Amino acid sequence: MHHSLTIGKLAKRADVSIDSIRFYERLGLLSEPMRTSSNYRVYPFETADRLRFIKKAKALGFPLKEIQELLTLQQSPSASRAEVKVKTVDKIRDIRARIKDLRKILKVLERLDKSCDGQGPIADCPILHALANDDSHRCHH
Amino acid sequence: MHHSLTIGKLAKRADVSIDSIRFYERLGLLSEPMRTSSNYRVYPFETADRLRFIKKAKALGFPLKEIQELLTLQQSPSASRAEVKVKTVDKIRDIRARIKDLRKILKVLERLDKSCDGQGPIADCPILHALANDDSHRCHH
DNA sequence: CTGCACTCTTGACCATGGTCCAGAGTCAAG
DNA sequence: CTTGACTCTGGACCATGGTCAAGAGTGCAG
Repeated sequence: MHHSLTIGKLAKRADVSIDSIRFYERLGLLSEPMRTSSNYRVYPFETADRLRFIKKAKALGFPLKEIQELLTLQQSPSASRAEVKVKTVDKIRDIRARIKDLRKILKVLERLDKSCDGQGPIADCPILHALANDDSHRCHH
Repeated sequence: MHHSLTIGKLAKRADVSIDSIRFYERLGLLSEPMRTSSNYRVYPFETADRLRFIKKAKALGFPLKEIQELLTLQQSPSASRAEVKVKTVDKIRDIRARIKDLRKILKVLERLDKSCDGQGPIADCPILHALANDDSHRCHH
């Protein structure tokens, strides 16, 4: 066929694994494709775009569940851009919060690192000592 | 007993679940405790400190496998502080890299967000359009 | 002695995002 | 026609960090 792809060709085109494609189908991120008479899945070329959409959204930190919602919105003529924007803004908040948490952790680790010159035996190692007894490194989250 | 704890008391003291304690035991983060004649686990009070150590290290982003290594180091008289410092420095690098990745993602999302005023129908939504067609938001990692 | 709370073991199950395998069927080149 | 590559289904398995349930035994208060 000139206008369709087997699952293997699709996987190559979109640079994902065959297993992932079937996995996304099970989760509902891809609708069930047409089948040949021998029950092979047959995909239109557009499905490769859909897979690339999924890859990009994944790279932006959207979990598959949210990506499915985005794809559903995308195909819903009654949906508004506002709904997409809300998801984007939520994700921005989420990423900012994660960065904030990691920076707190980083500060503590840097302080622990500075507290130890790396010399001497494990006994009274200031880092382990801090983890065992000291509350000053608490991360409030 | 005045010098020992059942698993339930230990869980309360360290503020973790009973199941987690048994889980950590299976993973080797806690050594197998003594047993009463009726096969109940009996813990010395120090085990609560060990559990708090685990909690703190977890909050600092160490996975359980690395926490186990830290605990093993802690109990190994021949270990050096340098080994602990290496793990700390590695973790600092790891956290910095994660922050860097998230900041890249954040930039892309903020740009997408600015590109859309949230008005109008879903068709030609600039955010979805970018995810579908545009490569400019790629995160190189 | 009864009843409730606690503990025991084994093993299943949760989310997340897949990978891998067996056994069977299909397709195409030589 | 055979061979190798491809696909099908269903289910098991990976890591991570646990949680929950069943069925049996234990400990203590009233």
